[in-house]
Amino acid sequence: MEEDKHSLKERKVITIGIVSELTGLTVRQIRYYEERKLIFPERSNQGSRKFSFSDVETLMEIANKIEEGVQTHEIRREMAKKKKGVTEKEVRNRMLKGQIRAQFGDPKM
Amino acid sequence: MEEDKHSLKERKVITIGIVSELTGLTVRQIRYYEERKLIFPERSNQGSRKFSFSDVETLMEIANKIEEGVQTHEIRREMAKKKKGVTEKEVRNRMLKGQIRAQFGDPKM
DNA sequence: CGTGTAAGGAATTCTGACACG
DNA sequence: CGTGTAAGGAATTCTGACACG
Repeated sequence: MEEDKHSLKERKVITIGIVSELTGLTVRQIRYYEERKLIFPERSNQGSRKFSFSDVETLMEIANKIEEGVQTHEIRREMAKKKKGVTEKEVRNRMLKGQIRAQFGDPKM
Repeated sequence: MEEDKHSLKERKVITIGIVSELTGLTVRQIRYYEERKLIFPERSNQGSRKFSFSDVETLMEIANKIEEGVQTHEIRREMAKKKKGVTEKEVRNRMLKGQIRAQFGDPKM
């Protein structure tokens, strides 16, 4: 569940131009949101940004927040909270698996 | 199930350079396999090819076949058969859903 | 048949900066 | 603060073709 680095959704394979088409944002805006630490594209050999479908989703949420007048540092905080929530959920999940394993053997999850 | 045009796997968003990295094939090879009708990338506004994750998978299968010495027109035929098989499977699936619906109401699949 | 390569052009992407505000 | 833009350079992508075989 935590090793999603290789799921289709998380793989960084989309160039900024296509992300721009997909989100309706300008490349300038996308680069700026990276500068503000809202998204974290990988870099290609020659330094080109590569985004995932997940990044595209995040960008659309960002676009909504921006339209609502929320500032980037606020969005940054909100996202940090949300991410933390997921992490805690994963921790609980892991603990639960451990208990189940202890009781019934490997649950193969 | 048949409206997969918009699933992550089918969306054409990857440029040829990244497909090259992902598959280990040269851009020349990828373009050639398109010429031989083995893959069907979409085109960006200015004519750049855009591939899906599904295309990447197909290309890896093609790479294997080529290594085995299978010629492109043979691969083309094999793929036509496989595609037809999937279609028939989908037809059966649709018919089955119809029957279930008639018996028990909408199965919400 | 399948793939490499040089050719020439068009479009992309990158960074740092100035502008407005 | 968020975004547009012109600047200059580097890397990408495209097509049609010649080469080898």
